[in-house]
Amino acid sequence: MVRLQDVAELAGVSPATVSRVVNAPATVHPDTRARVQEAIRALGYRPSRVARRLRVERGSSALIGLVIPDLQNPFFADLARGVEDHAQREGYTVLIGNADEDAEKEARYLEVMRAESVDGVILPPSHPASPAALELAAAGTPLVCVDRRLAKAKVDTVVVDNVRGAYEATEHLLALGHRRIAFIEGRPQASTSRERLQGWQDALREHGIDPLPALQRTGDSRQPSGGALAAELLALPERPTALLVGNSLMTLGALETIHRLGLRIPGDISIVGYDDMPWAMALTPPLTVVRQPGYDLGRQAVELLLHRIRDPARSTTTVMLQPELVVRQSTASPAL
Amino acid sequence: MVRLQDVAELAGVSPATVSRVVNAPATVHPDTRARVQEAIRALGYRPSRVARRLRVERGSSALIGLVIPDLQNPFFADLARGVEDHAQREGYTVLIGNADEDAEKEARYLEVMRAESVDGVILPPSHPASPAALELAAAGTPLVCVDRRLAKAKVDTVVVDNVRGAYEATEHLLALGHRRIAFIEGRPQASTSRERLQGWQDALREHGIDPLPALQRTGDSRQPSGGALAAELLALPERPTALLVGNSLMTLGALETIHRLGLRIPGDISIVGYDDMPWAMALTPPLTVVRQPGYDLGRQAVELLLHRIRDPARSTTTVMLQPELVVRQSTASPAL
DNA sequence: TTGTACGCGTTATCAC
DNA sequence: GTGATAACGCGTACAA
Repeated sequence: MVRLQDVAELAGVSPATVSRVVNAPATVHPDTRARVQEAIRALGYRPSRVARRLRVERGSSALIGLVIPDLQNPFFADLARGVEDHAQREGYTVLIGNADEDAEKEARYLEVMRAESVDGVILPPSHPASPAALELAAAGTPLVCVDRRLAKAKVDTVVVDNVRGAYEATEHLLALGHRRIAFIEGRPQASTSRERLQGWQDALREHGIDPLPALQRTGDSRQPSGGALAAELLALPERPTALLVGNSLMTLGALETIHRLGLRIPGDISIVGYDDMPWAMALTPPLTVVRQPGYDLGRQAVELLLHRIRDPARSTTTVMLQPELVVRQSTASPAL
Repeated sequence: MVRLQDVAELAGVSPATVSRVVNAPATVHPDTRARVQEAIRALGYRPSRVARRLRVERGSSALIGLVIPDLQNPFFADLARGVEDHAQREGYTVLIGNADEDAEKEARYLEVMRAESVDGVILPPSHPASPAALELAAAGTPLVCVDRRLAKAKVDTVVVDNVRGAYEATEHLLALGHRRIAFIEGRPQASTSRERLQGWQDALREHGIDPLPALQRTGDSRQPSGGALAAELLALPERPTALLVGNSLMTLGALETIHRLGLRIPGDISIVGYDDMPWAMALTPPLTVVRQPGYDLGRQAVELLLHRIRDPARSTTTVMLQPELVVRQSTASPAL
């Protein structure tokens, strides 16, 4: 390993000067600088970010932590990509963890983030009261919650207007003439799930329809649960004529069930999915969805985090992005 | 921040003893140990992994680097998940970078990995001769290539038998009676693309069919290119009766084109995709695909890497996993 | 403008 | 079994 010291010796200067050439080139004489830079190239010197971080006060490790609930969920993959792209553009590297929707794993990763002295952390908390997240924030590590909220904590937050997303989807179905509209909810611990549930209920009530508990099912945000819950709903004596599914993986499960039962979309049943995934257009019929700006969510989270890192005293902000109902062909008026 | 020193003072012992309690508890007297542990809890002490890494010889940073070509490609998301899961289980954290199929970004991330003193790196190289990867390996950093190969380098490698995957898919189509089978290739820089091309050619030739250049198109592994190339192929005077697409995103693009042209699957055209994604079964008709064990690929890569870290002198190994043709309903005999 | 000297938090070595 | 001490690679007062 080539050290600062080695460069200094080759260039015939002190280690301090080499450090300056690396960190504040303007403060060193052009001739010296050139000599040092030459030595750096000759030796292939790479500064150790580890040693640097140990010495320098917080806020310059050029590392940010990202704890993702599920990397295989395409929505979070988009979000991670947004974080990654923007962070990289700003000179930061991302230390990523996969929490697997598990509060314990989440806690473990947040520990690692602290132990690695990251400059800040971006996190969709597994739970609105995630103790690990609260503790991290209390310890003074800059934290941005993204997609999901942390209740009772003053933290920067980037979310999507979930109530509105579900509301508009439901209203779209109501406008088509549906009355029995079922809702499949994701993991209830995630703040997003409850908000979407709220949107569904609000829309129904405003149209004088009671959101029947029988038409509301709660899953775990994964594919199999979407399939199983859709099967339950479609076996109801009074079958719903439309389905709103609160996440993309569960939507896939529901679609499988619908196909398995030989039902036609939208003839027998209309369906609105959550998250506009690349495959939504390739389906037959193309899927009507609530599109969420996953990539932008990640991008904005990085922005908020960097602001916070640069100005810790800054007042906390919440950014709310808008979802968009994309009407395709999986929704139509119900058969009479 | 609570330091080792603080704990030592509270417990009335030397820093060295605290370090022992943390790293080799057996070597310290039970009473002392208890007192120290109590102090650790009382103060909420967390060892700094940064300081530890500075002091300790390579191989114990508990960090491994993973540079992914595209996090939004579900295949790589699976792979990343496999890496992440297994690494975590072994006590390692993953530092992840998104190279965006760009050799320069790849190089930048590999630099960061070195600067962070990771114990090793897992990488699907952007190119079989990626200079950054070769340099990293030459510098002695444990490296495992996954999914894609690095030519002319003695590195541990985990790949899928791509020749065979494409061969079997093509053979399946031949067995159904197809003769004009087109192939849409992914980024030609990736070793996987060339291997799949090879498999397609081999199968055709063995059945006495010339792999016409007109039926072979080269894309960039992204969705739009799949759509555009499918459009070219389907506009041919002698239209192919079957399509083999070398990656999942391009498959989606091709499906869109097929739908847009109003062609029926498999009546007008059969299609085999690469990668068995969650949505493959939700399509109408469900998609015949070559399934790749993305998760296992990641898992095995970690295993190889850890072996290498623990025994640097070990001879290099290559693990080849087998793909699996999953026949669903997007392939059938061609119309006469 | 440049060099000297110290410290960041930890672990390894050597005494005791 | 435990403590003092040096060292890991770098940044930064402070002095020159």
